[in-house]
Amino acid sequence: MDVYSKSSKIYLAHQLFDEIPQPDIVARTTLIHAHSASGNLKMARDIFSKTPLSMRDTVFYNAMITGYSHNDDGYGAVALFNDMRRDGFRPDGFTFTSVLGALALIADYERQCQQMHCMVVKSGTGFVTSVLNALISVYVKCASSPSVLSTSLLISARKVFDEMPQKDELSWTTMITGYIRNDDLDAAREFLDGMCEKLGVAWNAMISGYVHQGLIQEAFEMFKKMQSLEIQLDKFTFTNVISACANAGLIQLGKQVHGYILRAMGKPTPDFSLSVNNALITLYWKCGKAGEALEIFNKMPVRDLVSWNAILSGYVNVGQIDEARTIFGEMPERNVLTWTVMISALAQNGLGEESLKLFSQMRLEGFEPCDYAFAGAITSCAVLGALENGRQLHAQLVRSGFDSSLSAGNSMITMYARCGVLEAAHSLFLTMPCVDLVSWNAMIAALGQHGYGAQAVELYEQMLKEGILPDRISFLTVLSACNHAGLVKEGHQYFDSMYGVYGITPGEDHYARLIDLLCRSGKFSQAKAVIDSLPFKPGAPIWEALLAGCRIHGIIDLGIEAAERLFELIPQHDGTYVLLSNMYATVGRWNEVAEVRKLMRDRGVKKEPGCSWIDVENKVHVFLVDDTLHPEVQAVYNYLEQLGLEMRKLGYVPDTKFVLHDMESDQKESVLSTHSEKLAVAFGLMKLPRGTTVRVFKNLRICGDCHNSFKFISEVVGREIVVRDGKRFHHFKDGKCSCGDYW
DNA sequence: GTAGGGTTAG
Repeated sequence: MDVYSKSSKIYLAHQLFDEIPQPDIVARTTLIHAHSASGNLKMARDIFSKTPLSMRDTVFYNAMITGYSHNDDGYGAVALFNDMRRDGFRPDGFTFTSVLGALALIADYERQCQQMHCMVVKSGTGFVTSVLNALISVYVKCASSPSVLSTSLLISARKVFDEMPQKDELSWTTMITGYIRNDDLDAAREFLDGMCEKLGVAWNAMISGYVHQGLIQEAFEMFKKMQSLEIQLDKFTFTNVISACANAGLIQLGKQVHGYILRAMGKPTPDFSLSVNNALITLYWKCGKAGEALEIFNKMPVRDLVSWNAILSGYVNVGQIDEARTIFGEMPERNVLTWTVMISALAQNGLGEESLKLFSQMRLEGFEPCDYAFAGAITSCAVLGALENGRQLHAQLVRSGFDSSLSAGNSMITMYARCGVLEAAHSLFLTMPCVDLVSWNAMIAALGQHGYGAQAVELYEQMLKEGILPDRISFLTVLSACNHAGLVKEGHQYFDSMYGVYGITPGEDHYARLIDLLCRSGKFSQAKAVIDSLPFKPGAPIWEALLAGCRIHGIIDLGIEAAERLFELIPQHDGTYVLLSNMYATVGRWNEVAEVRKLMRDRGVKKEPGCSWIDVENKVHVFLVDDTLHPEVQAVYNYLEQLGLEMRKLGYVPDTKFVLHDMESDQKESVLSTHSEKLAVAFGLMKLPRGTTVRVFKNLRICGDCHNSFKFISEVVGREIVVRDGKRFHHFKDGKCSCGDYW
């Protein structure tokens, strides 16, 4: 009895019970009800098992079965149901209602639905409305589970419904929600229109169905019809309608609804206000009105978990991670959803480690992660390139029964791809029980990032053939793929089809990819024409694409122009300086290279770790610190010396020239260590026996000379090498690279 | 039997 406070009614009742020398079956049944209603299944079970068989009756069993069912123990309820029949007790209508409710909690209850249906019929309770409602409900729930063929079960539910001698409101509503959950809104609507009584619950369910399908107009028509038919509008009606506005970004309409509520609802109950305010927070936040959202939140007399979660995800959606962290810390309570939002937010912002830490903390605090939480954690592994961690999560996911989850599956496609195992990503894509646009986009991107541009384009075409409509992200990925495969004409056609065929207005990032495509293939006048005719003022992505193209082809004047625009827009961005200096290096203007580096130093711009290199006419030039006392410098020298020797011996590179260049001392360590690391890997690979496939998971920013080295090694040693380079991968084989040598 | 808070792809 420790779990109850000493003054609680159950405690007192139980004490009284203990004092009765021989409590009868009615007392026992009552106490089982009381314990299980307060969530203490153990106490209920204790009384149950101490009751001799001779005393028991059907009502007594029913109490215990209901107890299991109400405490989400479906298996317990079904097992006891079987025990009951074995012990010779006859289930009645209440028994069936309870056990059918319990069935819906069990994962694979498809066959059991039908068995139970037969038993109901045989037991003679097949005319009892509550039993039949439970039967319909369990069929409907079963039909909504993803692994089940829903139509046949819905037909079964419909049959039960049609043959019911007496239908009540519940029967109708259950059927309607059944159709809604299976995305058959027309059938649901037909049912609703066939109901004589205008029941608010059913109408609300119907509106919610429309909202979830994005059918805003239909939702609002229902709403207006409810008003004209004078059906009671309640918190469900309004939260649904507000969420419709939020999803469609209709702030004006949302405000009208808000005003209507204030005028028409008189003095609302606290419960009504809470629900509506929660919906309003999201409405304002999704429509970019952070101030209004926060004002509502701050003025709320009572907040619940939903309010806090709405504020949390509001901050996350506008990218204010620090504020989100603060809210997360301040929250009076959290649930799985809270954790999921935070884990995913961190992953999305590249904070993979923090995200994974939170994922394990979540479990330590006793929360069982849902598939969305897994998806967030798996994304963190993709960010970190942590293959082993990702594989473990994959295994745990399967163990938790989420292996058919779309979001988790989609995140795993990306995780495997970004960890270098393209084959695993692909086989996952092929074996997933169902895929959606996100899965296709993920797989197309994976191929593109691994340098398989032609295959990515092929997969995109296949997606179109299967009747799936591309979105703006599909175009970003397919355009990138065209870039890497050098498919200029195709890329341009895809770009044109974006608005021409699919009515999607290209964004700046799409234009940037188009310019990238044109510049890479040397079509500078076309690229310039596109920039001049842009429907908006060109921003950093556009100029960066242009500068990158100028770097490859050594188009100095245009490159300088692009760099100047970039300096105005993002003065402290190191990438501009690197591109600019490499552009000069391409044409051998070393003095200008030095000037750019000086400029960078004068402006206090920090360069990200990497190395400077350039490949001109098959000659490898490497910048090195003029400091031969530095041990790293000596190591890099030695590596290059040997590598150059080997390469020349095989006639791979006719000449290797090292250009010494001064470098900032704070850049020395990182630049040199990454460089020597890559060369060390290259040498390690050379020593390996023929016939091995090597994957380098450590993120090595691939530069021109190590790219050459890897190509050389793949040819000489004769095997495949996969190397990670940021988000992308290079596959080296037979002296060629999957990236199409766009270096 | 209905609602308000979430995820995955660039």
